[in-house]
Amino acid sequence: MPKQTFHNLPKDKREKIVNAAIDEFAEYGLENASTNRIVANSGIAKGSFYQYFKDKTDVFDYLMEVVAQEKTDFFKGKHPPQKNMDTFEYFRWMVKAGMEFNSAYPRMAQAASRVLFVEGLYYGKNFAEYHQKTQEALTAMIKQAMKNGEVDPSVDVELAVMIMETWSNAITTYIITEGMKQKDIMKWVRSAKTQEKIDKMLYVMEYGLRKTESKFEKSIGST
Amino acid sequence: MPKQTFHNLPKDKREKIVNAAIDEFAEYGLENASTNRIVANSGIAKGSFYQYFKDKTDVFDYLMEVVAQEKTDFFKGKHPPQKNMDTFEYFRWMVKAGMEFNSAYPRMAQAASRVLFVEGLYYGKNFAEYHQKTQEALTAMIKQAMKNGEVDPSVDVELAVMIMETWSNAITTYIITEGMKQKDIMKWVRSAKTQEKIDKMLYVMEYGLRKTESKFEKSIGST
DNA sequence: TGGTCATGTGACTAGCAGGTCACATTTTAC
DNA sequence: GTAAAATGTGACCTGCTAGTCACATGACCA
Repeated sequence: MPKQTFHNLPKDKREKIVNAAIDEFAEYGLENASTNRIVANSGIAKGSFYQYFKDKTDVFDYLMEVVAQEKTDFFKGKHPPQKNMDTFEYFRWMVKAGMEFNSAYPRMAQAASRVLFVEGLYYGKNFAEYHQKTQEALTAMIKQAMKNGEVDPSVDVELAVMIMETWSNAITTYIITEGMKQKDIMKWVRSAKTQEKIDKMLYVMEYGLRKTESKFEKSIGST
Repeated sequence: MPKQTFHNLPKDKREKIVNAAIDEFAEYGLENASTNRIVANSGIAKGSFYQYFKDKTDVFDYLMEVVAQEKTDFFKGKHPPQKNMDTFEYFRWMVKAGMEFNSAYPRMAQAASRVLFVEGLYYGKNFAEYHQKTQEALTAMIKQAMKNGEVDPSVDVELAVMIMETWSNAITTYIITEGMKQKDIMKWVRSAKTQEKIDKMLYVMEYGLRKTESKFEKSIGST
């Protein structure tokens, strides 16, 4: 975590450093991020950087805290739309709120997803933590769905969680990589076409999850 | 592509270099791979390396050719199990054959998946090529499935392809990262537990895809 | 044997990385 | 005011990288 000297800094200077770091991680990931570039882009001296942070992973850890905080605030701002949502509706809402967040803070999202999903898969550590939290949340969710009778109790919980996580991650990656190609990400994310695509994907998932275990009979076809 | 000098090399020397390169890419990806380490581990001089290859991406391109060749041979070896498979059975067979390949050549698979999926997502090029090929194959497959009446014709083809690709990639990543933790990957992949897990995932996908479009009525529950 | 051409080699260059540290500057305390 | 403590700074160190090149070694042929 950053040293006290960093927290003592005036707000605008802190923000300049944070923004430079976000851009750096978004562009190069954690492994290939250059502290030299970060200091150059934030207009501070090399020595100062090491007076604020232990090293670049220290900056990154701090960034992840900032992202978590921003995300929490963002989600709180989005009033949970209805009272009586079933679990899948709630999941769909969550995924979409996540999409909104990612398009509202694209660089931040890109930096986080890049390091966590992409490098994290191989270097562990940060990813493992994130992964565990997600799994716990989704496990609680799917168990609730079973109690509510929305999911067949014979469905493998671990499996359902894996499926939901895979989709959630796939969508995040999709939004971030595709979204980068758009000139107005927010507009693109909110477009009917994008929303419909996401909806459909989640419906396929939902339809598959609701009841699956029983191998299901052949010849269900559309006829 | 490698220069003639490389192809003139005795087989064992060529293999030593290729193996060192595979290990390097598997461990560090393309971006962070070190030619210094590759030459050190293959017991050749730095200068020789540059007499065989243009640079490290040249080695990588060659490796991908080797992998493609090995994979083709591997798939040919696996006799297509039955004559009258429906499309989903065929897809399941393909995914499983892919898993077998990945566990038979784990380092190769790790190197390829790491560079293509992980770095490729951001650096494009190699990934784009692979991506397009996969999409074409899957598109043909899903269209066939519609003709056969196995998939509702109202299902969005592009969407179905995306879903199949996502799952195929997710499973590959899962096998490679989880498999690395096992002492005997092949045994782990072939274990009933692993196979069952994959089966279930694919069944969820299949069940979701067979018929989805029609929003589907609420209250399908298991009651 | 001597000559020619292909191949092997590792010291060397230039550039960038992370990190340090002696010193300059500013802020605070008295 | 003056002393002390905190903060700012960039030249410098070591270690890595990709890539080059003058030279050594080997293979082939007359």
